[in-house]
Amino acid sequence: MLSVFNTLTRQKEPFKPITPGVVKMYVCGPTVYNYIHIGNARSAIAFDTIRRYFEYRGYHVDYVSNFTDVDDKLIKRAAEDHTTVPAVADRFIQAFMEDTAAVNIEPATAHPRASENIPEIIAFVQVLIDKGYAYESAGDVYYRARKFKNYGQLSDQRIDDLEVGASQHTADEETDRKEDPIDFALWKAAKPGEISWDSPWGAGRPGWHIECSVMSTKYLGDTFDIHGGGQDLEFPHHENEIAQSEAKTGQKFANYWLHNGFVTVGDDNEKMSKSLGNFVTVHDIIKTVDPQVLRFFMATTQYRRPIQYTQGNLDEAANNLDKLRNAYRNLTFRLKDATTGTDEAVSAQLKTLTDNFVTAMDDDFNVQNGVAAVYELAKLANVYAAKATVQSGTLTALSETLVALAGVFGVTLAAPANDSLADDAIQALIDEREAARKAKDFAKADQIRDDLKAQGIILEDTPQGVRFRKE
RNA sequence: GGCGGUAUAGCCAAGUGGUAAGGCAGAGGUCUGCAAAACCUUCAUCACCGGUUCAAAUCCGGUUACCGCCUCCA
Repeated sequence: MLSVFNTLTRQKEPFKPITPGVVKMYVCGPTVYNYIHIGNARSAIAFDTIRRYFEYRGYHVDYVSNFTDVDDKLIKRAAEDHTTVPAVADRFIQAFMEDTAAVNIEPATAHPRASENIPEIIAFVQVLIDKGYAYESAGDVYYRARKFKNYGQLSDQRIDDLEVGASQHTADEETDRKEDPIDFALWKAAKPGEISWDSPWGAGRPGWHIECSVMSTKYLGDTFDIHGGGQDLEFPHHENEIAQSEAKTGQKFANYWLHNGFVTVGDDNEKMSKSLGNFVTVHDIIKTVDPQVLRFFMATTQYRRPIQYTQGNLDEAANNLDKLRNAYRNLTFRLKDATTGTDEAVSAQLKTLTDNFVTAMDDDFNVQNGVAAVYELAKLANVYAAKATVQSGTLTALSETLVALAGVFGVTLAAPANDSLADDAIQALIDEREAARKAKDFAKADQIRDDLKAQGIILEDTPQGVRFRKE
């Protein structure tokens, strides 16, 4: 039985989808005014890994993730770049798709944009006004938070405590227009020159929280299974989404709330964020770091745990990923001299390890135990591949399982393409070296090996002959 | 001030009552002409104090440290 930690109840609960065999999940996406940073990537990777595990378990997953493409930061960026808000959004949505593809994040079933759902947003806001949950004020529309009886349920905040918190900060110009400081904007009146849409309350644009309520329910229904996002969205963003959605529909909004932990950067262990200015973008990282390594590093940290982004941790992930890739190579290399048939004893061990993997992952996606099972599988594979005689059925079963389990973490094991040197040219040098070795001319043999290494080609002498791989 | 999260070997980290999974790094070894890959062996008493128990990393009380949310933020 698959169970997940539900922020709403602060405990693990058995996962029961609304429709058997189908998972409807919504994950808050980025505000597209810059390249995504590794914190955004962590969230996307965490939920992509969760999605992949559901799919591994046979579920069909409807996965919706939005782009916030209208807000203050986009307006600011557009002004700085002397361009328009839609142009900024288009540019960074394109970059998002490229960066996430590099780390093997599958595109969502739907990637709705706030700007493309304005009529739906206006209609949604109007319903909240009609029901008395919202009010217009000087062209803005605010949500009457105190009217929603369960306000604060997700984050265990009490409204009266929030007011204390709010009072510690400088009042902004919105405060004067609000009935209550904890009310939040559903619609913002446009300032001169700002991008805007016509509405019953004048020209303006949607507030931040409303878009997620509108788009999630539009694509997934009034009630859906899983709503995900970073821990920092718990309050106020997700709290507000619940208030908006449940006030409108009268239905439970999302059954399970999942929140991923943060990324900290460097040894000072400080939260990374755009506002602190210590952020690292995926766009820059993958210029020097294998995207698969970044993916593996983040996917093998349980989604609720913090991640320390350091070179040391990245190196460790690289070594571990190499281990899996080597096991895969060791298996496939033996296919050419394997006999037919299957080793039943190995099959039994394989079954046990696969069961261990599922048991681990079923427990709120416990990837640490899950990946431990994969390492044991790699060892089983290496030991088997080193046998004098091997059977093709077992080699295939081992490699297919290895690929499938690694696939849950979003990494591929086949050697990456590298055309630095054609294979037949390499083979000619290997033949030359073998001749030298037979003649005990080790100086020449080692020279050839060193030359190849300089070009990124690693030679390995095995009992079954010489093979090579590309770094 | 309110809410929440962490604290296990050099590092990452599993583990909610019975004498500490797994991995990285390190050390030794096997294999190899030498390497590479792989395999084998080796490496901790669980932040601190007190309590409960035949028995606690694991339960209870307290202390300390670090982190996050309460304001845009994955």
